[in-house]
Amino acid sequence: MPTDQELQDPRLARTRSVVIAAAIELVGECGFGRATIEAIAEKSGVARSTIYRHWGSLPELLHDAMIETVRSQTSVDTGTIRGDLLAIYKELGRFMSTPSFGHIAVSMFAEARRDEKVATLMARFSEGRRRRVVAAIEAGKARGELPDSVDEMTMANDLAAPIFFRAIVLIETVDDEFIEMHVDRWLDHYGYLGSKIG
Amino acid sequence: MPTDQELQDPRLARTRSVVIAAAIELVGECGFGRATIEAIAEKSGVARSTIYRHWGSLPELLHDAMIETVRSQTSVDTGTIRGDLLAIYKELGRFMSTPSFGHIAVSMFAEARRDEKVATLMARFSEGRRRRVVAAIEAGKARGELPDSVDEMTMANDLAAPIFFRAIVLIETVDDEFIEMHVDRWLDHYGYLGSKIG
DNA sequence: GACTATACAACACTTGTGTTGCGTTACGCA
DNA sequence: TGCGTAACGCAACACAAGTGTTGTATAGTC
Repeated sequence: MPTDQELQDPRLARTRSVVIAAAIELVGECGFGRATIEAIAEKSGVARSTIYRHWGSLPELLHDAMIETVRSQTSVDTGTIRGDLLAIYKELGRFMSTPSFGHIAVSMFAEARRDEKVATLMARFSEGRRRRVVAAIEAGKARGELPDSVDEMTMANDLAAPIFFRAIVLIETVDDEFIEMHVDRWLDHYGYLGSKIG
Repeated sequence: MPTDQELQDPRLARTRSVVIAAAIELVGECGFGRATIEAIAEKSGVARSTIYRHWGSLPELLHDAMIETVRSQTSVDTGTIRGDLLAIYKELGRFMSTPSFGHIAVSMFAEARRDEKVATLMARFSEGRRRRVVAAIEAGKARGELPDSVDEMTMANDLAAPIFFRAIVLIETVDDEFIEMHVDRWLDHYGYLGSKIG
């Protein structure tokens, strides 16, 4: 069974992981159009022929690199809506502010406008994040921390927009301090009934 | 004087304009990395040698194309803050939703992360827009349409973020209807004292 | 009618592509 | 521990596409 062997042999996993990491970095540094198999081979230290054995073509490799970049984060449950939102958006802020991930993410938003597959990928990425936020808001409402009248989708967009705006348009780092001020401001706006301590 | 002749000969202006338009379209279609002088020549119908006579190198040409893309819009004065904000953001929405401009604009935000010159260009672009918004808000405050306590910069960011978020992250068109709902919502939030009719 | 911007074709050069063959190394299994 | 197997590194290859330059003929402008 070749499949079992592939999964067992650590060389395959190592090559795969190292090459994808190099691709993510390189796309961040140079953009999608300037990322070449040649450069990825040099940066990763993996031979060009080996990369071809694994992927066959550059688009396939980049596709895997993008999936790795936006693969959905784990869900959180801190017990309070404030804790959940802080955890979710601090993670997003760090993600967008880490060069290797932030750069490729913004490049992917650009690429999504001209490539349907990338667009689908980013839609799933956004949907995955939104689901977590909506779940956190619903849990908050169930605990009586927010009024029942709050619309989850609207609030999720209100919370997400300024973070992406800061990261993409203003090109400024999104640190934890910013996230705390930001989340508290919107909790206030939506009639937060809980405590801000803890 | 060669400069005068350059400005007078319509062939120079025509070539320059046609090539830059082609470059803007091409970057939108393919991204910065895949835009080549070869392709720009073919798309514009201008010979490759002629393009080299005008610009010398691809980065110089792309730089001019980017300047053309983000060149500052004219100021507005409709007499009411609501009218001014609607005019400003409807223009931004149309800009971001027009493929040739929206695509290159998002690509430029990605490019700005790896090119200091592009970053400067986008900073000026954002600064130019923000100045107009701040001026509109100040005029509104002077007319008594908004409380004096309103912070111009904060409100400008609040207004801009969801528009870019919708255009870049959600990849949805930003039409006039969205802008009207959006502007009115934030005018309400900031204690708008004027009428929404007109 | 003189001037000059442009179109076109040819050029050597560079960079990346995708494939191939072969020697070396590391893994898994008995 | 040793052996067969498979992944890897390396070098070479023909090929494609873009670069930047040059010379010449054409066409548009003043």
